[in-house]
Amino acid sequence: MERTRVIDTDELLSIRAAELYYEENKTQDEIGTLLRLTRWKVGRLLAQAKASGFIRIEIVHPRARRLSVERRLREATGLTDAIVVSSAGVAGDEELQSRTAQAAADYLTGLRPVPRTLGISWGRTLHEVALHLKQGWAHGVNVVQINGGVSLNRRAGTAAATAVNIAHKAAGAATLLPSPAILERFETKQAIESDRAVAAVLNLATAASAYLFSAGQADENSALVDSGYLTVEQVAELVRKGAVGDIVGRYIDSNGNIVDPELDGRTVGIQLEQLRQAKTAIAVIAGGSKHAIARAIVGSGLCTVLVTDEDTALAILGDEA
Amino acid sequence: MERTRVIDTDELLSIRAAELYYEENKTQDEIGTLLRLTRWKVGRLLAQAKASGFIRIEIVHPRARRLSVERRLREATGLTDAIVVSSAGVAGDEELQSRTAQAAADYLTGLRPVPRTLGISWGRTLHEVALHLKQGWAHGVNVVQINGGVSLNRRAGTAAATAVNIAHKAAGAATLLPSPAILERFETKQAIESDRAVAAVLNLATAASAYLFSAGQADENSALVDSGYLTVEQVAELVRKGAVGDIVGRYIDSNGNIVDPELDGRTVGIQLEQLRQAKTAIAVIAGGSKHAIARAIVGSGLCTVLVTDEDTALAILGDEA
DNA sequence: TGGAATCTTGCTCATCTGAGCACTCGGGCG
DNA sequence: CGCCCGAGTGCTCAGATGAGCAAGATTCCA
Repeated sequence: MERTRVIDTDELLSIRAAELYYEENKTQDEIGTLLRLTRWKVGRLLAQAKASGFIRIEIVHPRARRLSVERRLREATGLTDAIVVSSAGVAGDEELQSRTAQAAADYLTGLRPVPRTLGISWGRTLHEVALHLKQGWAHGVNVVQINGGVSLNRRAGTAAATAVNIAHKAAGAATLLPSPAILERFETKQAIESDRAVAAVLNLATAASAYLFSAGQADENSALVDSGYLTVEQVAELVRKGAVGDIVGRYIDSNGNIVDPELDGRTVGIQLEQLRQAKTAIAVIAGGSKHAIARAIVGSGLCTVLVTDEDTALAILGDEA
Repeated sequence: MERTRVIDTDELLSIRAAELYYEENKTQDEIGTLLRLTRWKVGRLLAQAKASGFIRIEIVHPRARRLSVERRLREATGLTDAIVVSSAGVAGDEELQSRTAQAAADYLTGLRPVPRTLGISWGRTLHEVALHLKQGWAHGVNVVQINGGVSLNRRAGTAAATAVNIAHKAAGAATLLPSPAILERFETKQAIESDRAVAAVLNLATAASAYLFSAGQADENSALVDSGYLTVEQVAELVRKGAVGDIVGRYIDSNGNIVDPELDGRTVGIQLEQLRQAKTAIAVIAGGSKHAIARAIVGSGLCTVLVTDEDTALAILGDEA
């Protein structure tokens, strides 16, 4: 850090002017009189202060978005859309996730054309999105699960509840995928996928007009560990192989490639290619621990729309302070 | 914290409008078109957003001041003047103290009428103020020390150097107080004060046209402990008696009263009454550990001007977050 | 030193914005 | 049932502001 940078006279003046303008809300004219300057000079000083980044304007509100970051994200990544919620004045990740989920609900509500069928994953984040959706957010949107999710040891049904909740609030029907997320043997997975009930759902999922999903980080707090599908050791092993997180139950590395094909072969749900080719694939990702997976998803074209928080967005753009 | 507060439609709209206005700098007209509102409605929404405190404008610069806080401080305390430097984007106390010292130097430079004789204390803060003063900051200001300060075990002379430095840069003379800050016996203190050389300096100090001083917190990091005048235990005892810090070597409680008259009787320097009656008494106080002493000084009228940092100022005003 | 190139300054003018005012709409009350 | 009151809306108008321009100041070489 450059402690002994010379501060030129105009810079100081521009700060004095800014104080009077923004804190005391005097007019440029009045400031001119006070500082013995013409009002044009004052205007220029103010412009200079802004340009130098000395004036920071923040919108402090849970629903505030960062439009400039959204624009940069769209331009840098080619995303169709990017929604970035402000992290100004946020305490912890929990608040961040709540804000992001709210924004996702807003986005979904405003999405045009309204999807006839919406494919969704499950998890903490999606659950919260469902909560934030308003009754009647759409009319006749059917919801289909895109990856297996009957929880093994948690109170069952959160995954199902999310889908039902979203569908119910849109006066539509929910189609559940009656299968575990990961099976122990490849053969079992093949068998269950060829079962008529399951196959029908997967077909529906493949044909969905839009997808909404979140992602999990690759560490001991992963939802898949929590649900009992994987052990902490298994996740650690995946990380050793380069995993940064999972998306619809499939672990990927920072390039968006499947980390462990054998494990992936035992995972029930749509293929990542489905998401890559989808017209509308909305990823909802928030929190400091998900920067890496968010980056991987956006970087490898796994979503067309990203809903996230400011910090994650900046991490993706690569300009963290 | 109220998590489930209802956010009315206008509030949300005002946030959207603010995003477009402040982040995308669109005109109110354009925003009106985008949001399907008249431009007057947009203006009102923006005004509402400001009034609700959703728009936060900060001036991020080491020399930035907080004029609104200064005004509140003046009004609440009856200070003649208050200088409050912004703590926006500051790492630690060190930076805060540097900024404050700089501001004090600026204030001193602009002080009118220019004091003929300036009485100063000594310490880290005053030393830094001296450094920040520019050569020729005034013409012919004489400096006199107002409290004893020959350091016992530090490299001697910082106290003297401060005085000489300030005087030199103002083309004036420095008068040093050749005495320890605190003596071991009352009789010795009386003797030294009646010595012609010392008495003359004290007379000069009493007649100074302005005073500039800092204050120390009452804990093991106090400058008086550092200099060897007091032990950690003695300070702890003073704290037990209510001391919040020292000013010109004298420990006071939160009401501005001398905590230990016996100790005070052995302390060489002008009396606090001198400061209370002075036309111009500038206190320079910065840092989180000095909130209490700053409050005591301002509250008991020991200064007419306070130069401090934003956090300390807010602590004095009693509206810390 | 001269003169060209650049920066700075003061200004005009068009635009943006806030204050104030008249009007409308909706609900409560006689 | 009609009237009144207050909130909210659209408008006028004047003050505030930014863009652009020409004249003056400054710098930098030759």
